[in-house]
Amino acid sequence: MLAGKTRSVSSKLLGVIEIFTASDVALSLSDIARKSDLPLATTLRFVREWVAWGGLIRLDDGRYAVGTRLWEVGVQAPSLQSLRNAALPFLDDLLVGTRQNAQLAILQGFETLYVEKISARNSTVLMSRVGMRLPLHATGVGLVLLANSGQNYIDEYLELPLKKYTACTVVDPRQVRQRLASIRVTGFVRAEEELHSGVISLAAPVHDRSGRTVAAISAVVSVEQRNDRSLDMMVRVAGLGVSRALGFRGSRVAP
Amino acid sequence: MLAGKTRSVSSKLLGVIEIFTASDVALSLSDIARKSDLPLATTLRFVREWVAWGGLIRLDDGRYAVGTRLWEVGVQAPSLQSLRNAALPFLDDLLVGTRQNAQLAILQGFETLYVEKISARNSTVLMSRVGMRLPLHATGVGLVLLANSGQNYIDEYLELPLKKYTACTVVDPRQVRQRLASIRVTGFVRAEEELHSGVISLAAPVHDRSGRTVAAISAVVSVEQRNDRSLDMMVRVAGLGVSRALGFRGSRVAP
DNA sequence: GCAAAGTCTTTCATTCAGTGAAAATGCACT
DNA sequence: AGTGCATTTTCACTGAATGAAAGACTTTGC
Repeated sequence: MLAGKTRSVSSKLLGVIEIFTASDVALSLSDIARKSDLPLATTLRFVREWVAWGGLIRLDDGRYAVGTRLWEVGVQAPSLQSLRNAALPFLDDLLVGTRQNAQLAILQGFETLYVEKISARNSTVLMSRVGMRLPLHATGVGLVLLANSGQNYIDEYLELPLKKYTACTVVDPRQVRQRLASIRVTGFVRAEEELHSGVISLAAPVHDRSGRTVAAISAVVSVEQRNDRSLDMMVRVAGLGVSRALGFRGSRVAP
Repeated sequence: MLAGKTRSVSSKLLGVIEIFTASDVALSLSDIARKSDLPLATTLRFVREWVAWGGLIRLDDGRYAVGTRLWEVGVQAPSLQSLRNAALPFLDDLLVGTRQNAQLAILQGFETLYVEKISARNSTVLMSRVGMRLPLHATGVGLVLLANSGQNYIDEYLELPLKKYTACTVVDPRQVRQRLASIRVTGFVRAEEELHSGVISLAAPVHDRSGRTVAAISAVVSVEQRNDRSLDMMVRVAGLGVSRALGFRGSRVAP
């Protein structure tokens, strides 16, 4: 929030709701005011507008949480709908094939945003969640999305301080660059315990009709499945399947 | 829109985005202004705020469509997250068992809102879509939700003019009431070609920890599967499974 | 049970951001 | 090039927004 800078009512209203993507599930009015950097009375007025519209609900304990209305509008996004519709059958294939987790993610700013996630019963528990953002350099899908981005974008991203989540996280810009180059050639990535111990993320790109990489699809499995190389192929095929469903006519399966 | 009535900036901003739940995927500025009942210049300002925030995107042809930001915030809704996480494995079971469509819906106002939908390859094409609202009386999930609502709510709903979608749609309030009573006893509904010819919707309620009906789960299959009564049981079991995952401890499978 | 602290809600004089008719500009079609 | 329609810009005017402070409510600690 830009203290002292003139802000429109609209931007303040939207700033209030935005708090909920980076916060705990439910927040008190005082919390919201603090995080919004708005006076209490002003915050209350905005929160009341959101509640009236359905974007926030008030819980029994007086805190506020996101309501369903935003989702209802948001899910109309054409890009999301077509991507999700194309990907779901293939995510399901991955679920059946791995008995673990399957995910679909897109690029948002300098992060990866999880758009879909389906998990098998008793699967490895993951940090990621639908609607969650995670860093590009430490996730399979993030690396795929980064590898298929423009050079300027990659340069900018690599100027950010890259956080090391585990001993396995690759954060050296030089090494990241080499890795991205390799991913571009192979069209696939295997990230082993780079965000969280015990899990391996296998990811492949999803291309749209024009050949642009619009998402990444992944299977996230336990390290115990490390030697099962058929999983690699499953993910590749899934990525190509979704791409085809989106109208892509190229070929990127065989490295 | 209340012409001539004083409106807050916030409510007007939210009114603009709301247009997109009831409209075509993409709208021109003039369309938005017309549907919002706002002057062009005012509409432009609001649309620009939404674009700046990510709630709307401008397409190549100059029209506007919903962006991903709303979805990203909206999907944080705790009620949606827990419901979806509980339901997905069971929706998948239904998908595998029916080879058709599985859906999860909630009650919103006087309509049912589809929260999740997964479809098998080559399944019967449905009218419903994630984020879509449909009438309670003509859909399996809607009937289940209605049957498990309070008497006042039912009375109010039945005072609305009920639309007849096909020859099979039940719209006589007296008949609807009897049907709802039956659903409450059996905990299940089978809606045959009431919204759309050729499809049968089998639905069961989803209860939360407190026993309240918070959603309905359904399989929507082709009329050719009419005689497969194992599908009924699948849906019931799925409903109970999701309920259990939500902490429900009652029993409603055996009629 | 009571007092203190913290949180939420209301009030209203002041102000500043919002407004929209009309003009200007842009775009598509014939 | 001309026409019609859509979008963008301008700016005098105004009405909605503001937030400090008081009041009301809730929670916590003794």
